[in-house]
This record gives sequence, structure tokens and C-alpha cells, in this order.
Amino acid sequence: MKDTDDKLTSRNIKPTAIRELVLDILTEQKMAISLSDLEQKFHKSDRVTLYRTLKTFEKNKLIHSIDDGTGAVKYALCKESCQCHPEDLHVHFFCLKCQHTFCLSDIPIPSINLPVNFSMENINMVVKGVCSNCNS
Amino acid sequence: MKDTDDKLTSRNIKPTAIRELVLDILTEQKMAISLSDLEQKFHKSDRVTLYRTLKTFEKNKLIHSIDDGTGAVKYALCKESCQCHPEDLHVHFFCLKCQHTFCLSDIPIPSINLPVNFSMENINMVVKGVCSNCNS
DNA sequence: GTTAGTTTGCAACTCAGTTGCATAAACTTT
DNA sequence: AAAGTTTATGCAACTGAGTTGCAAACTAAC
Repeated sequence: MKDTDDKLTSRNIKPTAIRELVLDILTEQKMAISLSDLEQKFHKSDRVTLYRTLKTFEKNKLIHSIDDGTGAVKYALCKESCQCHPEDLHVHFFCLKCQHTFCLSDIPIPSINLPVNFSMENINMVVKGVCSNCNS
Repeated sequence: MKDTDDKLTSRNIKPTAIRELVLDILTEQKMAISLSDLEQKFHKSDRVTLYRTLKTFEKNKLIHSIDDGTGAVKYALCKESCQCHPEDLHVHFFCLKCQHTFCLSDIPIPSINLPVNFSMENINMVVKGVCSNCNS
């Protein structure tokens, strides 16, 4: 629990039992998960508590949210240094076969030349297709 | 009504009264609109009919849908030649001030080098910020 | 231990999207 | 033009994600 607690406290989140468990589950995941996904992996707590836990984590930049177009927002761990600024953002991938959403952490979002007088605060870029796992 | 009907029939959509009206409203818009937006501009029909009308238009590539992250899918007219393939796609912009969603039709979505064995079918790219109108 | 603040759990609600079914309108066939 | 078939429309009702309010449980500070 030491590591987990440190991660929480370093982001100014009080380490409660549920928060530790949620962070552990998020750490184990290879893909981004939704509130409903989390709920199913986790019978010890109720939906709203998990919802608020994710919100807290997101506000404190421990995780980031991904709108992959499925209708359910997904969440994944941020890197240690992440401040969720545009320069920290990466492309996300949604597999049409396995329906999983991945962080392509190594692929930064390409920069865009906006029209005159438009200013940017955030970008969301989701590629849909078939992942390597489902393609082989 | 001639133009409107032609647009519908050229996309293999039977020109009914409601479809003509919906297409006219969509044509007038400078921005993408949601089902609820459409509903409010339009008291002559019910929600479900408008919903199905939009679905039909989308299936027949008269309009495209945009998931701008607000929780309500927006719709906007396609260009005449559009087949909604990746090469037809453009960047969308959501203004955090006026809450409007625009097609940046002149800005194609930059190409991405996916990891090995990943294949692409579709991309969604939404920039959030402040539009030129709200910035001046 | 009492108090103040935070977290958790339950109930309940909103809103977007969707489905089923019955009626109405539009086309087909004779 | 009448009968039958297909398609579109309107109403009711439901699902699922997200959200809020409130009270009980817990934690931290004095």
C-alpha cells in the first residue's frame, strides 16, 4: 500500500481504503476503463462513490478521461509528470472488434493551425480501427 | 423545395415533408446542432421522428455526426462529394464560451502513424478553445 | 471526547439515445 | 381505382450514463 498511498498523497488526495483499491485496479489495467467497468470489478462500493473517486482523481490529474464515442467516458492513469496540458496529450485508439480503448502514449497529438482568432485549450483525438491483438 | 428534394433523392432518401424541413434547417445552420437543438427549432414533429430522420440522413451520408464531448451528438451537412471516408474528414472545434460546435472544413485531420498491426477506419478530432467570435 | 470537515452510501432525478407498436401515408399491383 | 404492401410518423415507455441532495460514517484537530 505504500506506493499507492504515495501516489495519492503526491497528488494531494487523501488515501482512503476505497481510493487505494480503485488506484490499484486502474494501475493493473492495460486499457482505459469506464465507470461501469470499474463497478463490475469492484463489489465493495457503490456506483456514486466510485464516480466521485474518479472525479477526484481526474481533478487532481492522477488520471485522464477519454471520450471515445461509445457513450461511456473511459479513464486511464496519467504519467507521473502529467499536467494534462495540450503538450501532455496523446492519441487514443478504440478497437472496433474488442471494443477496448487504449492510450497510444507514444503518439503525441499533431499540432493544428487553427483559423485566425481561434485559441486552443484542449484536443481530443480518437482513432477507431482494429488493434494489433485483433488483427493477428 | 426543388433543390432540397434533389439533395434528398440524390442520396436515395425519399423526400417527405418532414425530411425537407429538417434538411432546410440543417442547411441554414452555421454550426453543428444536436437532436435537442433541432427539436426546439421545430415544433411540428416529435423527438423520435427527428431522431430517425437524422439517423437516415447520416446513414445516407447527407450529414455527419460529431461527438464533441458535451454528451449530445451534433450533426452537420456533408459536402456534396463526401463519402465520410477518413480522407473526407475534417477537424471540429468546440467553443468553450458560446458552446457551439463548428466544422473546420478546411482543416483535414493530420495523418497518424499507428503502431505495427493497428489498422484505421475512422478518426475523430475535436479541438476545444475559444472561437474567433468570442475572442473579439 | 467533542467538534468540524470530509468521505461514503442510498435514493432519486435528468437527459440523450433507443425500441416497440399502432396509425397514417405512400407506393404497387392488378 | 381498390386491395395489399411497404415505409414513415407519432406516442409510450425504457435503458444507461451522469449527476445531486442528504444523512450516516469516518477522520482529524482541538
